[in-house]
Amino acid sequence: MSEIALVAVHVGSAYSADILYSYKIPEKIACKIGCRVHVPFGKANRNVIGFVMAIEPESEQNQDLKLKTILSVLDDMPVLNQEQMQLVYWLRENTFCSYYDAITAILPSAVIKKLSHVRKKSKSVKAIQIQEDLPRLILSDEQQKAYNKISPYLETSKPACFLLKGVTGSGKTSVFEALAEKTLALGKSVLLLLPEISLTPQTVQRFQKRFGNRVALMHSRLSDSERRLSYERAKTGEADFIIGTRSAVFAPLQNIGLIIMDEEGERSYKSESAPRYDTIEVAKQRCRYHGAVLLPSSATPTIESYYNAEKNIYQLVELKQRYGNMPLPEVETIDMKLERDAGNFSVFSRRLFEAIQENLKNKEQSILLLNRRGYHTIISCCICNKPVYCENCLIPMTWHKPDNLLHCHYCGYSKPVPENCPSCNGKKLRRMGFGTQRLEDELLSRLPEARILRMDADTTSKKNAYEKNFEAFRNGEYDIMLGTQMIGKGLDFPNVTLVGVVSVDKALFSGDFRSYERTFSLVTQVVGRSGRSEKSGRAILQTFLPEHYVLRFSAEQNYEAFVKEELALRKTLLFPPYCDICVVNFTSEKEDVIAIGAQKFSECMQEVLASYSEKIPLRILPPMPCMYEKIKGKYRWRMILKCKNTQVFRQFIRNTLEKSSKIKEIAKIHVYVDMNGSIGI
DNA sequence: ACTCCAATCCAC
DNA sequence: TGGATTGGAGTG
Repeated sequence: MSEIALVAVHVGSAYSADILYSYKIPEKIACKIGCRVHVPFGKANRNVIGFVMAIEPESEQNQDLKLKTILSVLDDMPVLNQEQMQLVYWLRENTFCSYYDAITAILPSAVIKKLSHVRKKSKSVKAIQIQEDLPRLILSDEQQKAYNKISPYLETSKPACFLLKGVTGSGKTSVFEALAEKTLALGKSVLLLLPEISLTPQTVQRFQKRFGNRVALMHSRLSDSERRLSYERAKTGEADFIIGTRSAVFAPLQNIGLIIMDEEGERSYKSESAPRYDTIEVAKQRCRYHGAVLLPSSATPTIESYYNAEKNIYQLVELKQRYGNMPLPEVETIDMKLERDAGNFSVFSRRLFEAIQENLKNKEQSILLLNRRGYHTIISCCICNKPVYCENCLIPMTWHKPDNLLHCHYCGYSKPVPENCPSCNGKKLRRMGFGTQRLEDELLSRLPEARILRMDADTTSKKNAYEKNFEAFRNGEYDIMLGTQMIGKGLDFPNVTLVGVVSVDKALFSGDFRSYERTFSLVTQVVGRSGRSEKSGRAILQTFLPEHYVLRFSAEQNYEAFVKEELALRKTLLFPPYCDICVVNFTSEKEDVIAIGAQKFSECMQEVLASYSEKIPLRILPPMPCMYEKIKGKYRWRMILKCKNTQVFRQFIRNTLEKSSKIKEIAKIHVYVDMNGSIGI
């Protein structure tokens, strides 16, 4: 009596093809659930790798099928443990991905492809000197209170979630450190998630110094072998403290006691490619499995998290005092319309420019935020007013001064500035708008003595560029640091006493319902960079919309008032947390094919919905082109569903996907679903 | 009656 | 996804 293995293999994007395939297990060959196998696949019987997801006895049902036989089993011991198997099923159900997509998120590619044998011990990790002054960690009263509230839950094996809301500079890291230490002392492991590791080298070093070789890093900038090493160290328990970015949420730790998510609302926590998971949802799943404590933390928690805290789903823990009891900087709002009226057309208001000059005189540092890179942000025609678009993307291109080329920030394509307007052949093109490059130029010409550091995607592409630049700024090698949102994070800069928000107005209208909370968060973060040591700081916020509630409450640093207003808006317009947002995305290289495919999909969805007898709470918006209709040569449409993310709803979506993939107009286009992701762009 | 290539089909 | 199959256009 032979047994049948149900195998997940790497098949294409067709939803109907993503099933478990049955294979006979050869006699006398040991094959466990979670092991990798080679199986013959397709008409040509090509040899592909697969994962055994289940084993069942031979039955009449599967005897009817002419089953093929497994060629070989690659592992003695399962590569996927019980928890990882559950995560595969969970990811597939919740992010509408394939089995194989789920597995690639959970296992590093080096583990999938290569032999399972563990590396040789001799090539061990560089020993890190643990600092001897470990009892030295002294918490402030407030930090101690936060610690006292959370730490008893580490001893239980019940899952719990605390939301740590701490103003910038309140020393959240010290609380993390104390909780991590306690967790490790209890013999449990710790997972610390950060939005971007190279922006926070200080935090990483601090934990490495304290916990030495127990710490392993996991992030996208590791090489395959480094990644594999960290993976194995976590799996064997040699490392029981993992620090990493989004993908580290899958670190194969045993007996997790604590998962910390720093800066919980950051976009990088949401995966934008399959599997399109939200890190906090995976973390919750793992905390349920391990009976662990989840600790999302931020100065400006997401609206959804704060709402959960209000509903007592999360327990709120607050840190209201800054380190050394420094007050948050005063924020002065400048109405740029009045500047224009007064004849000042520069990016700098008179007030901000004076403040920069003053700081320069006093040998104190300044930080300037402008959320747009490039020089001129737009080149448009004086006659037809159309901007010069990227040929692949239907997105206005940005002129960069260093190479005198137009760049597309979405696909990376660049080209020289055309002589005539590509739309109407008009001969006059005008350059408008301000990017970080132009800001730098303007500063250089008006303040030639100032030493200026520009930080944006163009200046930080090299490895370790962030660290080096931040370090140099911290050491006083520059007077002014200007840049895009990346300057909101990073090191502590004790000598910064002025933060100027040159402009964030555009960020408010990205088309995403989260753009308000993101802008609020960005302003809060960057303003909090000012006055971190003995010297008190100040901040200047320039805007054309001073009456807008996001900017008003940003300037007041009044998070509670912002949340109240934002919740009211979300309730009126029906957005999370009052519903879930499920976006069905369509892409295709052909403009006509996508319109028809999206329409057919919508019809198919209605048919599937009609087949359900129970009522599914759902509001379906018709398919529409995305705000940027074409990116990287692909046309993009989407339809938005306002729903409740329940098991029935997810099943309804999967049924729709399976059914629709058999309709030929829909099979021609690429369809994917994103739950509670971004709906901008 | 033949080739060639792109669209389509299908996988245990 | 990738290879096998199919069918329509083009060729002699």
